[in-house]
Amino acid sequence: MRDEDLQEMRQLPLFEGVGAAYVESLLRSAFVQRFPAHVELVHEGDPADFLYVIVQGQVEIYAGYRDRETTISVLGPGNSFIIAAVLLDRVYLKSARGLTPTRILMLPAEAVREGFAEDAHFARALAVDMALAYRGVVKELKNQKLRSSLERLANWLIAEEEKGGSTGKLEIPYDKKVLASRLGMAPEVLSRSIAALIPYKVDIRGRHVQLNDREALLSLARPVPTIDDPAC
Amino acid sequence: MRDEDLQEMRQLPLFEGVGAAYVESLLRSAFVQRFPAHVELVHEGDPADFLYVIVQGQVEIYAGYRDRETTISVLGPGNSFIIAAVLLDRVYLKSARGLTPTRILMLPAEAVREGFAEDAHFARALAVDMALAYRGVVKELKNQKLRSSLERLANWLIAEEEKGGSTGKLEIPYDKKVLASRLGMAPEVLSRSIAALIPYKVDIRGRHVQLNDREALLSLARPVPTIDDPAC
DNA sequence: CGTGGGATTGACGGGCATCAACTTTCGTGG
DNA sequence: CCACGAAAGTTGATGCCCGTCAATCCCACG
Repeated sequence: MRDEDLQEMRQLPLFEGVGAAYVESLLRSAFVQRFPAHVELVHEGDPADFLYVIVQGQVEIYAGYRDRETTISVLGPGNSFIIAAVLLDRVYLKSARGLTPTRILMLPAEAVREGFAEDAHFARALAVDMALAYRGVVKELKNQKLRSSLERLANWLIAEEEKGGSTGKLEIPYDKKVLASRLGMAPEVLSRSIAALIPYKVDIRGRHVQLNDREALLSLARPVPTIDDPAC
Repeated sequence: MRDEDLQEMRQLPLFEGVGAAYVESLLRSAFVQRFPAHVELVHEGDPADFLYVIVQGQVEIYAGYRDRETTISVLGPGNSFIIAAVLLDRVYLKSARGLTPTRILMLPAEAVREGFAEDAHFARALAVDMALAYRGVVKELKNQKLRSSLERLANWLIAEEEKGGSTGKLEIPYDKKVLASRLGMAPEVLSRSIAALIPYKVDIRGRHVQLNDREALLSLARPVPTIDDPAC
């Protein structure tokens, strides 16, 4: 790894609170790789050879079954994926592909498992990361089982708008097709759901969205902390 | 805690590979509690004061939203729950109630967090447990998003039959109502789905089930390791 | 033996997927 | 920079999966 990369990598949230010397020794066995968009980075069922950390770009985590496919989540810089498979030395449960060109830090699974045993701070960082990911999936499962498509969309809009600073405006950060899959519906249903939000003063043009009546949308969405609060 | 209990607790899978002395010091701050059936053990949204480990009985993990409720999972002896909330010192995302009378080991959250920092073996045990739970939820999310009700039922039957030793027979271990919720459908739909499996030679009487044509059921269910294999 | 909750069955409606046609957007190369 | 083709997105028609409400049945329990 180049020295310049090395400086950048140690800023990653995964290494927060971990001794600089130890981070460096970890990174010695790692490398940074660039991938073009739409390339499959990992495939479900494959043995977990690496822990991946996104440096640049967007990565779609998805899974397939028969001829179906669904998006589990979309991750960005700083996020890591497939910690659990690496830690347990099992196969990946999900696949991943870049939605944009990406730059990815790849840590050999062996080194990560050793790191967990050798450095308590790194172990903690890994565990915290995994715990957060775990809670994320639990929330998503609740979201799926307890809400209708329209409710999921409404809540997603509110959450996304808050992530962007509660300005009343937001940008859909990827194709509607991907958003539909993430929300667990067919693309056609997303289109219709969007149309169904017009009475709530939701104005969608392409990827640009304006929420003109937050109260109305909130009364439809009814967000709760235990599903929607990312800090919860 | 009574000395007799103490002997029993250290056998728990959560303490596997952890030094006996350390387990004992952990258990000193813990206690074992009996609860009658149907009592709510933890409620979503409450701060995570304890890590719970089931010693005896069945516990339903569930979550509510508006007037709806869904079962996330049903756990038995040896399983622990809500590790992630304890580790992160956040609120519980799910509620739990006993389906039967239960005996539960309660470890103060503070002690667990300290334990994670102090004892590498315990940290590993916690992380492994959490990783397994994480992968469980991921599988369940895939199950929900990629399969129809009937497919979920068929796969559940096969998995349950294999858990019981592939004898072609199995017992539904709790109310059909709970099973329906776990599988993500209304109780009425479960009834109908069961009826729909008659052509596949599935014979259900009360809680007793016989699978008389495994091949036929398999061709309907189409299980895959990355969703259905518990050892995966 | 009566009572109440679980389970089943029927009727009905709505949510959502699918297929198809059409429009729009976007990336690519001329 | 524009033109073109392909992919994404929208809209309509249709049907099924599944949830809801209600009535009935069944069993476990007191």
